[in-house]
Amino acid sequence: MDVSKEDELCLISIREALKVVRGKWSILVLTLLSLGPQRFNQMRRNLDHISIKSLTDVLHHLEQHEVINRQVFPTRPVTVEYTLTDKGRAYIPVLRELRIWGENWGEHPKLG
Amino acid sequence: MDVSKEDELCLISIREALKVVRGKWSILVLTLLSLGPQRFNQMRRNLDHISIKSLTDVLHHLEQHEVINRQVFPTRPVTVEYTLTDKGRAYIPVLRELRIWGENWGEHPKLG
DNA sequence: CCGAATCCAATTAGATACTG
DNA sequence: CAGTATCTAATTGGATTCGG
Repeated sequence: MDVSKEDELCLISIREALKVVRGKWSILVLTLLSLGPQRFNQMRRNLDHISIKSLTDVLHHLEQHEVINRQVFPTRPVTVEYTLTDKGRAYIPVLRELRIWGENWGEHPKLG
Repeated sequence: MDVSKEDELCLISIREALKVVRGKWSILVLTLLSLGPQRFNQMRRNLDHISIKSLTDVLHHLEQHEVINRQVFPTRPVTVEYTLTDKGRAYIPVLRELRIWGENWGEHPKLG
């Protein structure tokens, strides 16, 4: 074995996390919801070029893993609002660190 | 526009970060290297079921984005060691938060 | 030991049309 | 508005073979 028992636990935890939140869309959806509740087409606009299928797929996945919440309001036409669950809000520190890293090390240097 | 100017900047930073570190393999490779230098086949063993192609692909990608460093030692047979760059080490806080989340909210509950 | 190169399978993403 | 269903395109991943 090349890594210690403790290191192995670290890898396991990361793998666990990646089972739930994986791929760029998941992260971006969670980022958007961390800024406030969003409706379906509202997210489509804010995420720019995501397809209907990709968005529905990732929303289903995140909802099944209880990271986001789907609430239907019986207006006409119907309104559906997505929000973060406790589990989802607990992910915000990850997003925060990721944002910091992107700001400091991303391709586009910050304009002075 | 549905999100504020400030929120838009947040999304942009996240997108920037995702251009460099994306997919489960990148994260796992960085996690492994955050624990110490690693050689090619050593990483293959520690990452369990990653294929040669997937590993070389992700290592190239991360090296091109200056997140990891590749150093060749002229032994026989040759030894190649991968380490984190400054940019890569700056990513460790993201990994740390991700690990914490995985520990607390992953599928396998912590054994009491 | 460290890969490059090739081929093929599987997963993911987009476009489009249609529904309540 | 908020999707479902379907089809196709593109990306990614694995298996294998070969070379320095």
